[in-house]
Amino acid sequence: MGKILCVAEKPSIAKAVANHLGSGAQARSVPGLAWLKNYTFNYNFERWGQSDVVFTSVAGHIKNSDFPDRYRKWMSCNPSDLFEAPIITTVADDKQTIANNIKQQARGAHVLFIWTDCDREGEHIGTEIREIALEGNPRLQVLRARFSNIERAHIINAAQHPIPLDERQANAVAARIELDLRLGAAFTRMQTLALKPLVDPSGEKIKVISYGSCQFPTLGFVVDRYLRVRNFVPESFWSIRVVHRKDNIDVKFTWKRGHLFDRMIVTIIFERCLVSKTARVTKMDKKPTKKWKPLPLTTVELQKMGSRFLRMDSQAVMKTAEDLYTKGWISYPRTETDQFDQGMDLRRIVERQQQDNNWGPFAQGLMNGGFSQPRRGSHNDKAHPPIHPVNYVTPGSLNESERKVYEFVVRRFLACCSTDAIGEATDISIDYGSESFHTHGLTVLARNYLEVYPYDKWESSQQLPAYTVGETFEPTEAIMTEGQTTAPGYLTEPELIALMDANGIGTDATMAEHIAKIKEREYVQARLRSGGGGGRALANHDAEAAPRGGRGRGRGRGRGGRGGGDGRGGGAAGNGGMQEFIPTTLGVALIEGYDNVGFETSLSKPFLRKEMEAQMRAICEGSHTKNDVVQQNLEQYRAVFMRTTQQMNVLKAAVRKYVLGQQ
DNA sequence: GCAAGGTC
Repeated sequence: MGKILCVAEKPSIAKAVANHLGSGAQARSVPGLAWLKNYTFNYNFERWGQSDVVFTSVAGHIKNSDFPDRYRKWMSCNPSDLFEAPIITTVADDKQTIANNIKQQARGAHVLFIWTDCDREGEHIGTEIREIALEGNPRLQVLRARFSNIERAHIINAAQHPIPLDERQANAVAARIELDLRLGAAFTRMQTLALKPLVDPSGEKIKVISYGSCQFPTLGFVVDRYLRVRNFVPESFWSIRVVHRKDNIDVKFTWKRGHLFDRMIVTIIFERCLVSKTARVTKMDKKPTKKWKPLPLTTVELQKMGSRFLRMDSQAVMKTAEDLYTKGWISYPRTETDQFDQGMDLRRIVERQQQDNNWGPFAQGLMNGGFSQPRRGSHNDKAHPPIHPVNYVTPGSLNESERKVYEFVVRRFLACCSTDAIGEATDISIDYGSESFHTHGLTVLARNYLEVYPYDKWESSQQLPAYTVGETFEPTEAIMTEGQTTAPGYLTEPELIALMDANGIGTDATMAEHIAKIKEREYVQARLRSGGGGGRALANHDAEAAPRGGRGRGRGRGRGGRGGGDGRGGGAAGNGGMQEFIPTTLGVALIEGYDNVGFETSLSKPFLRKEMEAQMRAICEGSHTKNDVVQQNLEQYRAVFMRTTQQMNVLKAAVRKYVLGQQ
């Protein structure tokens, strides 16, 4: 009987697949690594017949790239030499045991069957596994499995239809690895050597002034918002509000035009309204409305929700989610997928949650006919399902962070399997003078998913009295209000994560690390945003008068005149723990310095990373080779590098201005 | 003393 060596990207996949293919697979720990197991069983492959199978795994990448010793010492060469220095790729020190296991198991096998994730990195990890296995046995036939979930039928199908590794995807990753290493090392050394003596003359305060293709754009977002807050100039605006008391209800109508920035014009319009005495109802609409249940949970969404509602920063959320995953309570926490596979038995997952004291009754309701198939989002990484609970665990047996994250994952999942909230919306419009005003009311009729998902808010508004179209009335009150635009707040963690996500900075698994890195480098500081969601209680910092300032709204948002706003809506349920980021003087100096060097490719801008992403796709599609992309990028960055060294005085001037306070 | 990516 021939022997087949199967290797997955992580232990959990090896275990799951081995148990599907070989009922009663034997697990043996690899000496020296308790979590690394070889599963042995028999399986009848269509292609290779009845076979002895050893199913093992790696844990992500096994090899690492670096420069040879001669270049590793900082003073041994010019930083610019790193653009063409040789690169050596070796098995990482802590991966020796894993590599040896593969090499050894490859010896008796005639086939290497790779089961890494079906994404670009997985394809590259596949080539690493192949290289190591071939060292042990050069005659191996090498194939990979195509699978996107670990449902039994899907896995069996993948086992029966092996395909070749996708060399293009692996090459795209190889290009990224080389560029990140060369550029990261070259720019980090160059700017550290030039600027550290200025910033930290004693050499004790900071380690390095690093550059990275992800950390710099991340810093750029923080600085960009900071500058907009700092340069904000408040503007006055005016508006008109009409109140009508009917059936003992004060109905507040707001102006269709919102507000205008010209007092005189508003005054004239307002007086015309007053002259007309009566208002006339032009529209009275009651129609059903609903609030959609949330989409299945992705990593990015988990991190955003974590900083918003769980009072945990993104690293803490990820760390906790990983712990819950290794303990078997939740599914794999690094996924971009927001649609569940049709074949997945979601009811069985709901069923396990019925025993909980808090959300158990809701789960029971779903089991007794309330179940509804989750919405399907537009993302599918073809490697992992959305994050969902796997097994039930009593919250009491978890620590506080685990409890919060587990509860969120469970509630989110149950909400997905429930139904949209149902309500009735009322819209009333009136003409008063030559102007239109309107008011909006909501009555929630069935909360449905909201019952189990307190992170969404949707509340009935004040009851509105009945009006009929054509009805006229004399307003109880008509006033001109004055307000001022308020500055946006500093960048919060969920906002930063959303920006990184939208611009392709980092991956779901690494965004939290990049944020941590720019904190560690002392480019930014994090602090807790004060104010409990109201938005007024901020006395000390005049520059941040409104934490929820609308981005992209141009002139900022009004903070109405008298009477306050509508007093509800938008307010997060307990956002007391949300972090916001403020750049340090060093962070601002770096971004402004590079901007002032004024090269067309500014290192702080996100489009460079987007471009690299596009070029990686080009390699995958076959329109570019790895070599094309690497050489072209190196050329482009070498120009930035040279320009920067030539104009180092510009960078230094920014440092002197911000860090040392010299003009 | 540098990066970013995978995962334990």
